[in-house]
Amino acid sequence: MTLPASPYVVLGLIAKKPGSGYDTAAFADRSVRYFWPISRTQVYSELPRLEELGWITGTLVPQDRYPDKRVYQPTPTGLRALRDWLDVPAPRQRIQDVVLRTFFGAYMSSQRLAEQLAEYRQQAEKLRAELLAIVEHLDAKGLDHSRVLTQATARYGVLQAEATIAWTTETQALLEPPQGQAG
Amino acid sequence: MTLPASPYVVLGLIAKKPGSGYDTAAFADRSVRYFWPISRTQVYSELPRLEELGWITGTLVPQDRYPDKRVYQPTPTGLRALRDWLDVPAPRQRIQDVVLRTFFGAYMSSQRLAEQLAEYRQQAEKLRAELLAIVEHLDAKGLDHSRVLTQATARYGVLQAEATIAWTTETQALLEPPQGQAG
DNA sequence: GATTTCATGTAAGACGTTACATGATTCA
DNA sequence: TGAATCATGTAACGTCTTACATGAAATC
Repeated sequence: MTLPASPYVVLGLIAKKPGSGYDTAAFADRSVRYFWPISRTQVYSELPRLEELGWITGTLVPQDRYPDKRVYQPTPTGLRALRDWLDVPAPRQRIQDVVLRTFFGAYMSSQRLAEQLAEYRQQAEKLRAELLAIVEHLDAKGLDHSRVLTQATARYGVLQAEATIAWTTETQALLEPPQGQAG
Repeated sequence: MTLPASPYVVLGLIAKKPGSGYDTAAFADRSVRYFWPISRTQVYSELPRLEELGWITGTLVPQDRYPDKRVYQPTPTGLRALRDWLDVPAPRQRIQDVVLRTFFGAYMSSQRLAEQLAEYRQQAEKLRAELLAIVEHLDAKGLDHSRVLTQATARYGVLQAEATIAWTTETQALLEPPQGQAG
């Protein structure tokens, strides 16, 4: 039984900020949404599942002005499951997977995060080369209107890859042990 | 009845290069895959649907060495449906939607493509500002290990947005009517 | 007074992925 | 001779989205 990323995203959010389904969805919407969109109903459907796994526990909190809510917090088992999942690179590691791990970086080994950043940076460099080859190939064939546009889409990939390379580089620097300045 | 993007992607690929399901999946894998991944089985499942809509027609081609195949090509109705769909911005226009329209740009009005590029560029600029605000907000709160990593994920969005802005700018330039050089 | 927002969820169904299936051909 | 690839699909299933549902509070 291997879970998709979404339950771990919800688990991680609950770990960072315990709360109700509504709270967690709102939190997602101002944090991971930018690189990992997750809908409110998706959050709701993951919660019972995580509770059955024993990774979070919910407590019913009665309210006057609003419907009663169920507030969740992570269990020690849940935190371990989160860490284990974060430490292992995603099956088909995409940039979002690495960004997600960076966001939950406090729950994982810095060593592992650094490794994943390095690995993805290489992937991005390879991708960039691949796309540049496509751009040149189209140049060689001659650029009519249609090919100009096709080439533009390849250029999109190139710029994308370059942004990714720049980001992994600057993020790797953050993880490096601070260099003591000798006097 | 409103269709998702996938059937239109398959329709567009068939328009660009008529062929079998296998051919189309292979074509997708060396073109739109970079910004719009679509699986082989997904392609297969869209084909009968597109044929029922009268947007493509399939002809059985018997083969000796391999299983018989069904080769598809677009109908005039299909090409009109494709154009109509491309001309209207996606409900929640994401960058991929615009890249997709650029890829199929030969089937749509250049005017409309230019509009969508301009619109998305503005979106990206707004997003960049939003993310920069988050970066600064975290600076103001003080940067512990966890916040440094959270900030890094916001930085990812910033670099991403900047790449997008750069791409829309350079692609817009391609669509501008060539300036005649007087002299 | 009507509409929007807050706060909480449930239910249905489309979408897309992973696994299964087949048989010939080429490569090691 | 065995494994991998080509070429064609089908079937099952889980994920995720869209629509539905409720009622109080705030806003216009």
